[in-house]
This record gives sequence, C-alpha cells and structure tokens, in this order.
Amino acid sequence: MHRELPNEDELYDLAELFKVFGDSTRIRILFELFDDELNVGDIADKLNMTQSAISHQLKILKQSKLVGNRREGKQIMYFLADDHVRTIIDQGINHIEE
Amino acid sequence: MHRELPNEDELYDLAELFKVFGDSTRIRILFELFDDELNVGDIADKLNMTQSAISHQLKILKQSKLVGNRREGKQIMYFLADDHVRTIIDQGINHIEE
DNA sequence: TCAACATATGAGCAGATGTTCATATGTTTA
DNA sequence: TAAACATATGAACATCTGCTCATATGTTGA
Repeated sequence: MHRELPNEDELYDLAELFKVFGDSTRIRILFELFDDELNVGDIADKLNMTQSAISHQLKILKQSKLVGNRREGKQIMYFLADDHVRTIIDQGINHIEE
Repeated sequence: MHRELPNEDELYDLAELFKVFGDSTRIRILFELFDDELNVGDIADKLNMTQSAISHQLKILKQSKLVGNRREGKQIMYFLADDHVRTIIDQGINHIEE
C-alpha cells in the first residue's frame, strides 16, 4: 500500500493515537468492550480498579474516539467506536506473537 | 475476527508495543524507514535532531523488534523489521482521517 | 424535593519518559 | 597504531502521565 508522507501535524496526531493504546489499563478496557457494551461501574469491577481511575481513562478513550457512550438511566454505557480499534489491536497481537 | 482474551502478560506486552508507537520522534523515524534503510546520522539529519537522541530511540525500536539493523563499514543501517509496522500505522492513519 | 446511586472532574503526588551532555565503544584509513 | 569517523550509552533533569482522594454533577425513585 502506498501513501503520502504525513505532515508534522498528522504525525503528531498519529503518535497521540498510539499513546492512547499504550497503557495497559486502557487496553484492558478496550478488551472488555470487545464483546459487549458496559457501564463504568462494571468495567471498574472487572478490572478491579476504582471508579475514578476508570472514568479518567474512559475520558481519554472517548476523546480519541476509540469508544462512544450513551446514557441509560443512571448509568452510562460505553462501547467500542469502530472496527479500527479491533484491527489495530489485532495487528499488535500479531506482531507480539511472532 | 474472533480471538482469545489475552492474559495479563500479553496485555502488558501489547500496551508496551503501542507505547513505542506513541512518540512522534519514533513515528517519524519509522516513516523515514518506510522507503529505504538509513544510517543513524542520516535519520538525525532528516529529523533535525541530535545523533544521541536518535540512537536512544532506535534502541527502543530495536528492542520492540520494529526495526532491524546491520553494520556497513563505520555506519549502521536501520530498516523496518516487518510489515506489521506498516499495517499498524496504516490503521492508525485510517482512524485519524475519519 | 430529597436521598441514594452513578459518573465526572480537579488537584496533588509518585513514577515514567525523552532529551541533552559527556564519554565510551567500535570501525576504517593513513 | 593513531586519528577520524560513526554510533551507543549512562547520568541528570524537566516534563508528562496515571492513580488517589475529595467533591461536584447528573439521574431516579420515594
């Protein structure tokens, strides 16, 4: 696949995106969302971390458009934003497994 | 694509891998290596950074097996290790461009 | 409307990270 | 072998990052 050399801003944004994947808490959150959407408390329970810590990380994931959310009563459900997340993670796993 | 839920160690390694992509200096180095292999000094010149800074980053890229190197006389040539690098970066660009 | 529940947010701190500077290591050529 | 060249490396420092703690915001049901 051929592509243009990105300019400085694009390279910076690209690094920012990968930085989001570069934290095991956030990676674990994304994995939990692979199958189902989940609310904040459930994610915190599954990862055995505080609600606050998870909420901070979800904010970062949301800003990067890797997850979306919707309110459902008192809870807020989070879900994967699109299939790029899966593809990027899959490629990462491929690399590691070699 | 279906896959197993990775264990804790694999998730940690995965985050470590993406962390390597999550720095604009390293991303820029990888982009410079997309077309051709380059020696350390050339990369430093192209990125307008010190030889030392580049050398430190190349070490990290090498440890993550994203680049390889070979000696050629006094110089050491660096090159992309495999196509996962391209695929991962391509997916990242896809995500950003939406 | 008020209490209980669910989530978000800001400040602060400890640990991680990228660059610089000085210098060490390794290679070639005179 | 000595000088010149190319790269690697370690220490130090400033910045960034993720978590905790306290508290604010928002929603529901009595």
